[in-house]
Amino acid sequence: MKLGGTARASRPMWVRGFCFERSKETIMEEKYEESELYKIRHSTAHVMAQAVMEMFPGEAKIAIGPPIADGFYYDFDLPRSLTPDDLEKIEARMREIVAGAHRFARREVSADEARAQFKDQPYKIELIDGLEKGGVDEYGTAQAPAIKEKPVISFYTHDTFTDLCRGPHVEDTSRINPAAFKLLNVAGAYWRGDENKPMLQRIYGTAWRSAAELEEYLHLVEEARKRDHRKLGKELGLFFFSDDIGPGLPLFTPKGEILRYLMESYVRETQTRYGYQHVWTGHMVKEDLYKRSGHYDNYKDSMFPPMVDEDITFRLKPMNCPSHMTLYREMGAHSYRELPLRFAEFATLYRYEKRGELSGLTRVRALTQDDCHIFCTPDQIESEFTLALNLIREVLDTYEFKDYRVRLSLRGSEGKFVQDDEKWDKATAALKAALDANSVDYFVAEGEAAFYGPKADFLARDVLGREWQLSTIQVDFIQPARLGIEYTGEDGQPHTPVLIHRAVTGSTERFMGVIIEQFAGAFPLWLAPVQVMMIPIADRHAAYGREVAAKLKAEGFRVEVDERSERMQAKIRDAQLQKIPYMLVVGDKEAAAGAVSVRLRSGEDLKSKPLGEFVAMAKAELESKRA
RNA sequence: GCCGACGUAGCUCAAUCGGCAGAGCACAUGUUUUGUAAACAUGGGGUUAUGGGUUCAACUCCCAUCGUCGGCUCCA
Repeated sequence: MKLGGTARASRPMWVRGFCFERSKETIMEEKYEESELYKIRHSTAHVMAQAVMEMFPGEAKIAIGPPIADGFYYDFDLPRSLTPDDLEKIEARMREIVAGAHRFARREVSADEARAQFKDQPYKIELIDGLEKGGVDEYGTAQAPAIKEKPVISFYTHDTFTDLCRGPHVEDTSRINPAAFKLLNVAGAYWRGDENKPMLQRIYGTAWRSAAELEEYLHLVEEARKRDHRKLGKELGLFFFSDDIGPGLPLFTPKGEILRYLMESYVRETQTRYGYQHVWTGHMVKEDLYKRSGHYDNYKDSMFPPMVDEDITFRLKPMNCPSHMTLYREMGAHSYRELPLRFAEFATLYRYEKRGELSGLTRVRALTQDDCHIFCTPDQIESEFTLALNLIREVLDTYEFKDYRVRLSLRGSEGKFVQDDEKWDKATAALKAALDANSVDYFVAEGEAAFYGPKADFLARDVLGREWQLSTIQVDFIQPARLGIEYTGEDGQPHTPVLIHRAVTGSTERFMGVIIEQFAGAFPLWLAPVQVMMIPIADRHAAYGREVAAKLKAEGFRVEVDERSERMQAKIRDAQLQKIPYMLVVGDKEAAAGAVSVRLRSGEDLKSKPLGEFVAMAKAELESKRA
């Protein structure tokens, strides 16, 4: 799965994060690639490339520069690193170029002519070679098999700059509003996304129709950053990272742990209701098991280093599947009558993610997966898939997730996929059939499968627009045979079960990160670490506050009493900043009436209510799991 | 891991050209007893990430390491 920023022109595009509903709808309806905005961004990228080439005459090598969600980028190979100052200069020069109202002229050329034009541009030459051979577009991206014919090679020229480009562009540079674009940052990016190829410098920019749109966008980005789970996690006191513990190893506070506990209990309760059973398989496994399952060869580098004890080598568990299959085997002979057998586990796994890949709670080195392995017969695949799908949808619905999409991840033409065409075809067909039967909207991604089979992944985005895999359902017809697990069929013969891997929230840590951002830290009542804050107005009301708190605790609420010698206003402010759902203010009137004055974190004042009335109201809200 | 930026009190951030390391919040103590988003006063708090180097003098310049951030790559 990609971490974002990699949206290619050929992929469906999303507006980066921010729940930018208006733009999202516009784009979905209008088809981004045909929109004016797309042309503006594409053209702005060309103008930027011209400015960069002028800055390094004869030395700048240009690669590719497509529009992306909310903007564009262009990759360069330059004699030195770009600085923020350079960006300002480039931007200034771009405004001069734009003012020239240069026409974007399209011209179709032969491959030889293209090579002559770009004789000093090795990256362009490589792209031209690719275009000539066919099968890839002018960004070097593989085309869908259906459109394998050779694309026409075309140039777009404006002012002094010519680029290998399919277009489309605006008519002339005057269509680019000089007050509506901005260069954002420089980042490294491998040529053709291959870590063995040279690293280029990528300049990201954003461009809009009007200055007002640009302002709105920049404002939304700023607002979104305030919802960043790393920031909120600290502010709300949910989790911390410490140099003394190590990178990617979060520490959870009492409040953070309550959240984890509630999230896991909820999934546990739900999957029990759906017929899943829970197992426990610990934290360490002999390395040999991973050699047999195939994980060792594929993921050796992202496992923590081995622990060697005389003649046995152990590994911290990076995944559960081999353990669950081993448990299945140790439990004795299995009959087809027992299937499907569903083993779920909340297991903390350890993965040695590369340092640069770590990111808050969304990418950690210790993750708690709500994992499950379903042992079933081939003809149970579809119904098991459907069951898992319903479970996942129920859970995502409870968390009020709407902004996610489903990716059908298939085997690509190359990669580390296990060879067995017949089984791949069968599994892929079963997945597709189940998705269609349940009318799930999904998109297909070639080459994104697991090494052992195809999968359906549920992807959500964080506030910065980065996409993260949460739920997943994967069909595996490779590992059961490798680990030699069987069941006895109706025919009395041994058969190899199909294994379906399934995660609901994915990992507790990542899911927590995503929901912190989704709720902006204002969790629905059922999830809020502190549900009620008692606010006695003066010291003499503290006893009544404690009395009410005790009653609420007895009803199962998570409640605290703010007994500090602060003014009521200060207590309200602090509870508000902690996004506590209910503030119960109690003074003389409430104490006399056995009431509480209810204030919501929205600022709404529900005034005094009898305690019983508040309890009934809060319980109903709790029950509904809704905000 | 790769490219780039950054690292000052628990948090958010100052510190001119290399010249005595500061503010607000938080915390502690005292006063205040409060009616729906911040009472007042006083006080403690720092090997400026770590280790080297240059210099009369380093938060500031140089090198290395660690970490964080933005991308890229990878993700069972």
